[in-house]
Amino acid sequence: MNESFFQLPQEKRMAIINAGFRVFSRHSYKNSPMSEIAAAAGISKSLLFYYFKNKKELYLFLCRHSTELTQQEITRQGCYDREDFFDIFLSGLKVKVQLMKRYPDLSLFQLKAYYEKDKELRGEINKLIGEYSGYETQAQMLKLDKSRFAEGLDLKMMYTDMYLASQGYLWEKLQGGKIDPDRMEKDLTALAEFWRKVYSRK
Amino acid sequence: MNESFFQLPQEKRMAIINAGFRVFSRHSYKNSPMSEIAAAAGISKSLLFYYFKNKKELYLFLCRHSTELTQQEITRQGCYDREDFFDIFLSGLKVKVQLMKRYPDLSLFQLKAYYEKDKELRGEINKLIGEYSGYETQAQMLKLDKSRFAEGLDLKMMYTDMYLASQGYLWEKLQGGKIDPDRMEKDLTALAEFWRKVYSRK
DNA sequence: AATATGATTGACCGATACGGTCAGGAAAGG
DNA sequence: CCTTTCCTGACCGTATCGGTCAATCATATT
Repeated sequence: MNESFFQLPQEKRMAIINAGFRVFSRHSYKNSPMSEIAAAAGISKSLLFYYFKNKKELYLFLCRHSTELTQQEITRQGCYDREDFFDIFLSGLKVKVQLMKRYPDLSLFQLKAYYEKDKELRGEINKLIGEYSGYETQAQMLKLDKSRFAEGLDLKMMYTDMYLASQGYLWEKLQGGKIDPDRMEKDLTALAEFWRKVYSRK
Repeated sequence: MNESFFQLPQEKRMAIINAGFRVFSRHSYKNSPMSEIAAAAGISKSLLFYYFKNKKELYLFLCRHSTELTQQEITRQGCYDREDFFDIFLSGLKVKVQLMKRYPDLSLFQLKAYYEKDKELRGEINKLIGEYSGYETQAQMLKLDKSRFAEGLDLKMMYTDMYLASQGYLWEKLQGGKIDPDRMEKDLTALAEFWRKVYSRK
């Protein structure tokens, strides 16, 4: 990892990073050619190897960087100071949208990284972005104030529903290749408000 | 397409078909090697080329076959004689589950085919399994009896929610590589019953 | 102007993967 | 036996890709 990479003008550095997110989020690790990343960044393949000594280093740098960026944005937005469940969801959404404006393919990159199966990478990815625990366990751990939600509502199922629908939305956009932060904010906000209305105690 | 393929003992023919579904559902068309399909089917690559004159022919056969199978199962289950919306959803689920028991990767194969981007294939896929119209339009076309659902419920959003969550579930299982029809039936039935409870008029 | 230093490239290499072919060996049937 | 069908391993040409390298370009220094 050549230090000069960090001395690059922001524009060029971002171009390389985004090119990496882009290509890796659309194919598996193995099927993401360095040449394509270089082309997407507007530089030569050789120069890419000048900054990163090999493909693995680039990939792992992007893993690390993506979590740093996410963490940064989360604290910047003060996500977890909220107490209303749907507000938390919405602020989480805000984070993704803000991030997506600067790094259109970041969340898709992370999504793919969670599921990357390459033997040589799997272990290191876990260290960098954390193992994905599955929505079932997340739903288990949820501690919510029952009195704020509709009577008799199964909160675990509610969470499952919300999680799966958001995930389904993301996958759909990923496959379609259409990434539009504003559209995404609009769609998912509408969903969240729908849920708030349906699930809240009257 | 060698006619002798259809004279094969069912077991062997199914092995080949399922191998095709399996491999094509896990990679893109381009990245699905014929050798891997052959290996998964327990035959030699040469024999696979004996039955199908090239990769494209095999792929398109699988497209055709998967829709035929689905269509068959749908009429067999008499899906659309039901009138209750959630019953329709559940019978659709039954179709998928039944099919999945014989062809574990069929629905994943179709899901991938909808999004396959290969220039040479795109047109023919549409002809065989139909173009995917997007859930938004599906939600538009929905004609439901408002009086059966909770008062003031946004039916379009309800459908969007249900569609995205089911889709999210499928993607999640696809990526995790864990395909278990019974598990799927259990999970999605639970979701459907949850929705029925929340969305129905009290 | 000469030189040194780092940035950047195109051409190239070795390895590998893959679609497809082919000559010929088993099997099955007569 | 012989013929036809089934089936395989070895092989080929091509394309791709990670990575290298010598050469060039830009810039700053002497």
